[in-house]
Amino acid sequence: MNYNFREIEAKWQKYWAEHETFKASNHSDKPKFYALSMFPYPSGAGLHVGHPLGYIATDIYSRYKRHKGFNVLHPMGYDSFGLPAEQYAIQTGQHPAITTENNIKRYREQLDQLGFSFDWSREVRTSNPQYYKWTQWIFIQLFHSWYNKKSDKAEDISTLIFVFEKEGNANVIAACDDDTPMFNAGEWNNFSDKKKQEILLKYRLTYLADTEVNWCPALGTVLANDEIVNGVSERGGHPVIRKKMTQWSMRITAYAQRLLDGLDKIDWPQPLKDSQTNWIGRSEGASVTFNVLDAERSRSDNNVISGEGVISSDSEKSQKNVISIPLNHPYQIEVFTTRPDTIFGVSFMTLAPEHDLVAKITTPEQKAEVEAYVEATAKRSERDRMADVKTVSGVFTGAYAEHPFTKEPIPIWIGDYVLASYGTGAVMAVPCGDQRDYDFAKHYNIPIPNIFEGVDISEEAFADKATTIIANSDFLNGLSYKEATKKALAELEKIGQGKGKVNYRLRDAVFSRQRYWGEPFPVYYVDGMPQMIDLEHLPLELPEVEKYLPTETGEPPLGNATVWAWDAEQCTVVNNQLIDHKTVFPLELNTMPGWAGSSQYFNRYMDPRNNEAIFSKEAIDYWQDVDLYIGGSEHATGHLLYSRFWQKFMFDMGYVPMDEYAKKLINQGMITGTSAFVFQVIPGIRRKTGNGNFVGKGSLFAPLFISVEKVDLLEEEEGKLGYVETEKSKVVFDFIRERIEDLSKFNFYDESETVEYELNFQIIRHRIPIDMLKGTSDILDKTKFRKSNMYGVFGDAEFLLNEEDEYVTHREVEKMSKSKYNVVNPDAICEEYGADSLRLYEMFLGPLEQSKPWNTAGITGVSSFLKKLWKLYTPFIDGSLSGVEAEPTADNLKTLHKTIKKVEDDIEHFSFNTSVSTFMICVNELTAQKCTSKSILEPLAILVSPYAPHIAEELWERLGHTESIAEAPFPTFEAKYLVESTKEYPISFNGKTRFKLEFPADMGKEEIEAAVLAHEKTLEQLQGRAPKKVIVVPGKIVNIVG
RNA sequence: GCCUUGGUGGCGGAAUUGGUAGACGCGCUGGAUUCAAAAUCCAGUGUCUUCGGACGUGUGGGUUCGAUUCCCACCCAAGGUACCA
Repeated sequence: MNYNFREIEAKWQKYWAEHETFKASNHSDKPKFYALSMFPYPSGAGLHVGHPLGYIATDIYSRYKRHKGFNVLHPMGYDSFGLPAEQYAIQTGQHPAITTENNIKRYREQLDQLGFSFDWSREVRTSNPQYYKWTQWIFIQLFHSWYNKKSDKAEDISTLIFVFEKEGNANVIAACDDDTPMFNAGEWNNFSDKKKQEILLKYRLTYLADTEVNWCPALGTVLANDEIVNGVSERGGHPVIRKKMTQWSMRITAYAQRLLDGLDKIDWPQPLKDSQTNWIGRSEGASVTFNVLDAERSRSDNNVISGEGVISSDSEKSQKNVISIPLNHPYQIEVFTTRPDTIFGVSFMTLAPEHDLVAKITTPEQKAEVEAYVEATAKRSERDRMADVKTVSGVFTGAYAEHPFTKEPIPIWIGDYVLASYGTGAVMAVPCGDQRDYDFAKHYNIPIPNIFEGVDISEEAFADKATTIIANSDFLNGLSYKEATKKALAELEKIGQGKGKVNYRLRDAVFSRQRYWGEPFPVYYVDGMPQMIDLEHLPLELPEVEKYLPTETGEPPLGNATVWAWDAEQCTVVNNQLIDHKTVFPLELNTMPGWAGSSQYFNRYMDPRNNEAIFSKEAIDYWQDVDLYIGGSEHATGHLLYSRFWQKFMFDMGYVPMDEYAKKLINQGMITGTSAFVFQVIPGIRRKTGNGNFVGKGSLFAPLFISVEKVDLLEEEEGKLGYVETEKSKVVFDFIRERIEDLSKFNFYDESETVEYELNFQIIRHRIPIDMLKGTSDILDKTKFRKSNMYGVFGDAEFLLNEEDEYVTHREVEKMSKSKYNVVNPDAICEEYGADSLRLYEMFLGPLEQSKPWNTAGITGVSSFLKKLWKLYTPFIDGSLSGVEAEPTADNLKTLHKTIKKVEDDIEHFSFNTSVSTFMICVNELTAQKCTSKSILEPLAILVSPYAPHIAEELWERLGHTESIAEAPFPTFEAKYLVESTKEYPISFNGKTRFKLEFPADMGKEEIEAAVLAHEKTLEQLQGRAPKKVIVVPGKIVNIVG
């Protein structure tokens, strides 16, 4: 009887579902084990082969733990709020709830097909109101809490109000906004209600603040960095600028230190810990305040300022200018520095262009230039500004700050290498000690005073703290980095212009999204101040809207809802027209971000149907925390940091017993796919002279595409947009010229100008779905491509082909992802080879943690392994050996126990790829041994069961069992079957193995040495030379040097 | 740019503590079986070679009796970089 995986897999999937084989109980005498996979976002493309990789690993471990006698919780659910469903809704008008439901159905079918041991009775969906009720609940808890730095935990806001009423906020040490004013009890009690609310917002763990976003005016919406390509929107190519918006934020910074400290307690991969550590970015240093000099005064003094805005290096003159006329300092600049010891090396200051002070201190002469620069910076993304270290740019504001000690004026510049969101958005520039400052100073001809003893700074800055000895620095002269830092801090504190400070790179997390498909905030506004809706009225469900786009006035999509106001008396959602700001109030229009729903889902699985609480105390006390969490490392600083933050908050509030929710975490590597790209040429005209101002005219013609070989022929023209026409590239120019019938469309001459224009073009790269290629080749199926009509404009595409008359695409290895159009779907593979084959093959591909390319071809190897395994059990399958038990041979036992040991070790180390090899070796050996012994084949079925559960169940049944294999005890390894009496030693000369000799396993070092040296092959190798040294490592190797 | 990971045959990968490099599988070559094909089975398969052997784990150095493994410098690829999930 042949191995019929279709029948077998369907049979056991049905059996498991009917018998609820994997349902976990919240009560058990067995030890608990909680194994969790990161839940998927149900996209329209369905699961691809990358998804199950981690799920299979978690499933293997879960099944293994069941064999080992644990009560295993292994749940699955859906992270079902998100952008793609909303994009789809915008395009098609279909409600995201409907598409999401359909997608989930598809995912469920695909997951079921793979034979996972999930407890589906615990499924959660973040977009389900019964689930997001509790997401809203946590938001409210955060709103009603503040962070007390004295007790180092979150506390109820009422404890803070109590202190304010008694003594004001002078003694409160809290995580709060920087601009929180000081007040005493009397002042507090006299504040209006609104004022009190405003002040409390500065303390709450979730609060309203102005934060920067990527604003796309043309689309009227905020874009994710992901949606921006080269500074313009991915959809439509519209400009994007940085803009401030009032949004909800989460005070995660209050937990910065605890998030850092907690990393020591958890068994998570070191690289992941590193990225969280860097993300939090703790640095010790000083906060220093610089006074801005009175603008009138510094401007009128020509001795200080040279024509280009550079301070004269003549210190005597400068000294004279700072004669102590008491100055009124209306503005101050606060900077954070890790090098207070270099304070005398400051020769300028740089503000982020978006810094609040820029507009206030810029002199009229510099105004135009500064404003132009600020505007230009708004167009650049933060990442772009950080990554670009080559170009130095900045503008002098015309204003000066005063050095805290020398009282010399320091020019204040703005530069886009300083980010507003990091530190205070201002730096004291010490060019001799920081390379970026150095480059900036060199570029703008700003003096670079040397404050290091015996260091040459004529070529580059000197940043080595260890060997620093300070010079030219008044009271710091001759001190080391450590001493100088201490002294500088003390002096700064004396004059009230600085103090030691620990700075974190971590920023508070923006929690508002201008989207439809997310959790609504349980918030309404009275007199502009946010009010929370009570738990008993939750969930506050998403309203229906006509369209999912922002409103015409630029409000988020919820602004389109007509029934979206809160009646505070009836406690219901009512029509917007009823808003009177007395009993009916407007509701919040933003929704929560993707990570809201995933920040506590692991705890909700413990008691997912509870409507009274997020989970019962009994459930959380039993399950405690996740024992094994498997998911992608790309979540390192998103989900995995925010969820730790919420867990710590839940811990402070006493809701959960552990302040870290996952003991052990493993990152599965990505499965990479090979994306395909086509190249579109956009014809246009450009000035013949000068910088070649280019105007694209692509929209006038059919879209033109050139094969990848043709792209290689092109040569970009230096200093101009476009390409040089050469012998090689002529073919591309001709291709375009042939298609431009009506030259008048180009309007080569502008009436008002005398400049001439010429034809040229630009190249745009488009990623295309890999199913538009012919088979597995790089060649485009042009008919399919035209038919698909991507972006709605490629229907009549024309192609410049290669010599073989093919259009060849450019291929690139990237992570497999729907958004990259390079996914391979598991359904067809399951259909052809079965789930057990797919499970084995995904594991066989390579180490779980490493990323690896997908190639379906190799699956025949594991598929034939399963056939061989099946064949091994033939006597039991066809009944030819009924009732007769063959005694296992020594070889049988050796093979089995070798396999038990290896497989158990492998599972414990999550090395699943090597266990698959081990199974193959085992089956090959047992087949060669013609093994028919039940006492060998029975334990082998259990060993295989976590990996290939369907076939294992079937074989188990054929061996005569009536219960599922799921909880059969894991076989025990016995070392006695593996004892060897001899050892084959590799004999190497100068480290190279030349031949092998067999010796008894217990032979001593000296005896081995003697035997080897006496051997004829040794003499042959040495050719008369006397060995200088002989190394014998018993049980391992012999090495002869000579 | 910065942080992280990785680089071993034609391909995926193995080598668990510094000790036989290439296990296992794919592919390929030859053979058996077959009217034929599929499937299956058997043998071979790192490169070069004067058939003795020599070389070989991204590149260049170093430590060591011995390095895929440890150290230094560099090159290349992928992931993340704060609103994709």
